[in-house]
Amino acid sequence: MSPLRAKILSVATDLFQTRGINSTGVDTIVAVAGTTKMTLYKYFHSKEDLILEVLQQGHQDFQSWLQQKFETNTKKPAEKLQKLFDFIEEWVTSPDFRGMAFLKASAEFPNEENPVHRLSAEQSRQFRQFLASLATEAGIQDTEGLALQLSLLIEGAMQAEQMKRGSGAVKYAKKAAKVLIDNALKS
Amino acid sequence: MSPLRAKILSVATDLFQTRGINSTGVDTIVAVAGTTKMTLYKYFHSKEDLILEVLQQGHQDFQSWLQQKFETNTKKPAEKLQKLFDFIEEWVTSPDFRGMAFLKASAEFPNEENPVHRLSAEQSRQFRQFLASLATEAGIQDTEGLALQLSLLIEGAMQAEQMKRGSGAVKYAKKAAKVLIDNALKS
DNA sequence: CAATAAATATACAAATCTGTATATTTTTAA
DNA sequence: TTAAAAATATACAGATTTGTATATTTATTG
Repeated sequence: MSPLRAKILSVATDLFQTRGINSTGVDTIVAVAGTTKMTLYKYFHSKEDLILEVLQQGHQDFQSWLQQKFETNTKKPAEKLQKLFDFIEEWVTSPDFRGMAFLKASAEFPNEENPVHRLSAEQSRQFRQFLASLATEAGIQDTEGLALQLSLLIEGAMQAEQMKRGSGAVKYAKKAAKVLIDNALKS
Repeated sequence: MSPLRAKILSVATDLFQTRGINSTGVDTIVAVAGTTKMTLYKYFHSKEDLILEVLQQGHQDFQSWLQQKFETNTKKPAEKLQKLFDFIEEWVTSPDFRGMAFLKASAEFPNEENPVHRLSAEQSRQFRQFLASLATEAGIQDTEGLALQLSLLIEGAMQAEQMKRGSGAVKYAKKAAKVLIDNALKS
């Protein structure tokens, strides 16, 4: 990928997170990226396209980061679900965390027909599916159910932490997860 | 309150929920409300003021609705925490639910210094405090902890339901809450 | 009816928004 | 060095944004 294109993507990612998507104009993006609108519109057909790519990139980064964490840290299926919350805590409490992108995007584009909203919902679904696969590995019966419950805890904690940095929400989400996982294993 | 002012508030509430706050101009609001900008700016000093009032009104309506539900349905402290999730489900699955206002507002105004963000965070805190008071009534030890955990479930479920109507997230949140409450009562 | 208040119609300022047209400069590659 | 590609500078169109100024019309009240 062209370094200029990558720069635009990274600047847009940052500005969207800190100022909001609708509140960030393309003029601001190119100014911060040190380029011009002509270049931006050469690499992205529209602002909506840029938003969609920012979302996709962000989700992929998150997924890859998680994947790598699991590969280098945890091998036992039973531990994975617990470990996940440690990773999430590390992600959420990192200094430049400013909320989960797809959660915020769906709020800025509430219409379910909107492409940005659709992609956000799809990413949320994918994450839940990933949770379900972990639950399956751990030998859980109602994988879909537990996956949804854990996703509520995680997304809720991300929301809480975005609203107030240092809220410590993930700490409690972790405890709740332990109770729910243990309970699901017993049934 | 002037009926015209009330009309503007109600129209703004609806448009903010369905189209987003930043995507809704005052021109659209007055057009739908059947009035003019002059009137709007007579009752509200600025768009930000209108946003803040919409949030305040919405939160008050939600709180009052909950309060009344508890008064007419539930007297026993031990039952209240469980019942709460029935009420939340009723609220969330009502046909015109379009997400929790303060959650979406904080996403559209990510800056923690922003007045809209501050109010949203305050409302979230108040709701958590209400949960804590219910937990105290029920004889829970770690009231703050359980309140935070339940708030994650509820706000997570609201987020999920806003993202995809009919997701059934509250159903699972309710089950998870039961497990967490039982566990908290045992300790 | 007359005086006061409320609401409207209309127009506009000034800024901002997305997206494009045109021409020039810089970089890359043959 | 020369031709092709990439990036920039600049300007602008057209729409939309919040907020205000001015004048007119409608409602209310004494």
